[in-house]
Amino acid sequence: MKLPPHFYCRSDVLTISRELLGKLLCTRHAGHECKVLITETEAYAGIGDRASHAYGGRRTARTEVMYGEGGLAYVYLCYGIHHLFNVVTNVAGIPHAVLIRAALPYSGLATLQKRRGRDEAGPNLMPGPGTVAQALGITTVMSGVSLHGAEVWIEDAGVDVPSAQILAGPRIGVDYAGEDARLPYRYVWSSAFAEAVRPCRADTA
DNA sequence: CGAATGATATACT
DNA sequence: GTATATCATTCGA
Repeated sequence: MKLPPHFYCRSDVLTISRELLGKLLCTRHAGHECKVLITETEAYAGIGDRASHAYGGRRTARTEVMYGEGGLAYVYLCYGIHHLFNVVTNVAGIPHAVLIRAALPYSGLATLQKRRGRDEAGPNLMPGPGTVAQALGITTVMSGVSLHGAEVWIEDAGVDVPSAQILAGPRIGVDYAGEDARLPYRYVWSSAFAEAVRPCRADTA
């Protein structure tokens, strides 16, 4: 079940960020369909958030996607090497986004592993935002693509993630953001609980 | 711990 | 237009 448009268009990016835990991020790329269980997210709260690319209302060719309607993919290149995948939220004109920071394999394991160049099947296959995008075949050319299409989308796995299993803390790698670097906008679904939910890892994509 | 690596933003001519 | 500093990171020593 793909998440409906109104899921993304709500105004509270923190709520959306929490609710994305336990959802499935899916891609169909080069003929391979893969799904991963989202275990870690970070919220970027728009023009007032010093950690956001849209801080101060900055509008550039890169960040323009964030000003679009909720439900778009925002992908950009970080450190010249890594493609980072974000979900645009809120209504058009308000540049909120949620960074997907980590995930567990759910289906298409063989393809995920091949793209990563690693044999891991657990939390070490996609332990960071760059690795999640790499495993799913996500690159900057997907930036601006709708999550209601057939290339990249997010599904409800029918999993309930109790708030007691969610840890909140400061975001990673945003020391430049001054005071805002301390905001508890990072959400982690403890992988012990996440592991228990996913299907058998023997998967022959 | 530190190198890798390139688009992007910003500040210049 | 051209220059340069800066990254929402990863991997292997």
